[in-house]
Amino acid sequence: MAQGSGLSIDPSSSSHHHHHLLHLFTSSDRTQDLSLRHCHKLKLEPPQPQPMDCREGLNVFSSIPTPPPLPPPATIQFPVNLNCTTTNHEHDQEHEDDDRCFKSDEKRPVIDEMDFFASKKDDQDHNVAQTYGDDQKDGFCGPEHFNVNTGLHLLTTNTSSDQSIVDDGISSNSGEKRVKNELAVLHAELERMNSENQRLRDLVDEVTNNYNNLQMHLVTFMQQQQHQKALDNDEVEADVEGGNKIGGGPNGEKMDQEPSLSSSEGRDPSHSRISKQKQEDLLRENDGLNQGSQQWGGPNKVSRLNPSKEVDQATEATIRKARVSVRARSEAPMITDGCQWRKYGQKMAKGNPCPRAYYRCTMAAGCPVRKQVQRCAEDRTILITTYEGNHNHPLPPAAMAMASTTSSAARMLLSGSMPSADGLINSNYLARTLLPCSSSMATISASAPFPTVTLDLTQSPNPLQLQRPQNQFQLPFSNTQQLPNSPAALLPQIFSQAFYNQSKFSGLQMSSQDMEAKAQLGNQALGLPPMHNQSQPGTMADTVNALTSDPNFTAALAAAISSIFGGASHANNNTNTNANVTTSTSNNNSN
DNA sequence: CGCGTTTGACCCGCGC
DNA sequence: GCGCGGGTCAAACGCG
Repeated sequence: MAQGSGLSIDPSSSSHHHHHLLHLFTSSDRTQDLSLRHCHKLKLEPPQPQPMDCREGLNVFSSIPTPPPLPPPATIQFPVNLNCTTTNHEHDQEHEDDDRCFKSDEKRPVIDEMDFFASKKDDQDHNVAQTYGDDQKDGFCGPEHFNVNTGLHLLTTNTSSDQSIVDDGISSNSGEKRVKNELAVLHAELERMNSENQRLRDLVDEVTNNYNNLQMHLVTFMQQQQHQKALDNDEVEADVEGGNKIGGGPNGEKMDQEPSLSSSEGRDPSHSRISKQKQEDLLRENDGLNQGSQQWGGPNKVSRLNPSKEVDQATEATIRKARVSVRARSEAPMITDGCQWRKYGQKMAKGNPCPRAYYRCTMAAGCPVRKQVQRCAEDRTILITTYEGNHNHPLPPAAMAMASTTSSAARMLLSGSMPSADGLINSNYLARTLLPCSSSMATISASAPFPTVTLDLTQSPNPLQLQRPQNQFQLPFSNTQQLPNSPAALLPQIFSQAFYNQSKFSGLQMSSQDMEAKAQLGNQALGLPPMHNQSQPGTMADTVNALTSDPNFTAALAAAISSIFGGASHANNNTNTNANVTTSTSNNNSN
């Protein structure tokens, strides 16, 4: 049970249809992953190099319902999206076409002339899946293959055009003609998509760069502010208390003591180890934000010694307390999120017949990350996974998404709830950028011991979240099909959905397109290292808005984002996915 | 035998 | 002060 490695296959894991658009981020390693996944989807071939891919690939198929003869209805709102969903739904049909095409290819040079998969054929004549994989491997063309997929889909819908071409009557065999025509159409479509993808890629890169730059600026700014604040506090305290603090005498002694982290920390001797570990983690994580002392014997002492650090640590400690809860439908006992976990306890929680399991990350010694897994009392098909803390070690791609997401979500939450100026600033940034339509997220209470962000992937788009526990705002997503194994994969959409549905809480309302774009922003934020990545520059938002004007882009972007998350599965492939993001100042709500 | 899980006990915070 | 509930520990247990 403990091993929740990304490689493990969760029976209940669901597929992710978004992956096909990974090409948007050509430079990332994920691109390959996606490509591989894509291949799997297309050819149902067993994943090869990357475990994650395998898992997802399997999931994809496992969760894919039998493809109806005709293209999927609702899911195909955007061309790109169609890719994903289409790929799955039309899988059978698509395969039939592909098979025909490739068979013809082998037998008939004419098809080769199409040059559609020429590059692949060089490497793999018969293995279509590999062909796709190879294509994807090369940075430039890889993504397009996804489009190819889309093209196929389009083809299915464009029979008329095909026939028109067929009318040219080059080939005696009608079947061949048809195939040839289809290929021609696909080729044209592919080219078009390639150019479009390239353009989008450039835009995304630009946006990403802008975002990163802005984030760095923001962090720097906040740091400066904190330092300034610290200095001010230092002066004030020095004036008030006088002597013994300056030398650090008592303070210095205390420094080596365990941090008196609030509440759960250091309750008993046994906690001391954890506290130390956490301190170490804090040191590492804080990086630029915190340097130097990490602990404090007491608030006053700490303040005297290094107020700024105290603030940082307090924030960090709070962040550690902050939790990110993911609600997803799953038959599996635990969500596969790419990390390795060791179960250290189980308890019956009040009001829920299902036991709550406690897990600790075992990917590195001293990793403070923990999670709780419990089934929802109302609906036992819903698995609630609550994450707490930030990893203090490198993570595999599969785990990266989840880890960064939880970390970022926690920070985001705290930024909205933190009473400090920093929090307000961050909140404002969020409100203006991620949630331009919302009044603000700053209303989140900071007083709660364990502020929680809940990502609800089980809700339908309708306004049901209103009944949620107090002090929460939820963002409905549309998801829902089978549960995601890895919440990480869901996160992108979750966030997007969250942004979309935040209206419940703050009156936020934006179009699905915008929502998708926001999702990307959120992802970027999430993907960043543990910093204050909660802010989103307004210019960024503008850019995104511009981008989101194109439905195709938004859909593609959403898919790409989700795929970047790598991991996981998620049931929804279309923009109708429902998910809820809930921030709560109370402890686990769902139970 | 090592590793992970199970499970009862313990600690702590909180509310009454 | 007491009881309750959440969270954690660690010995016992099971499995490969």
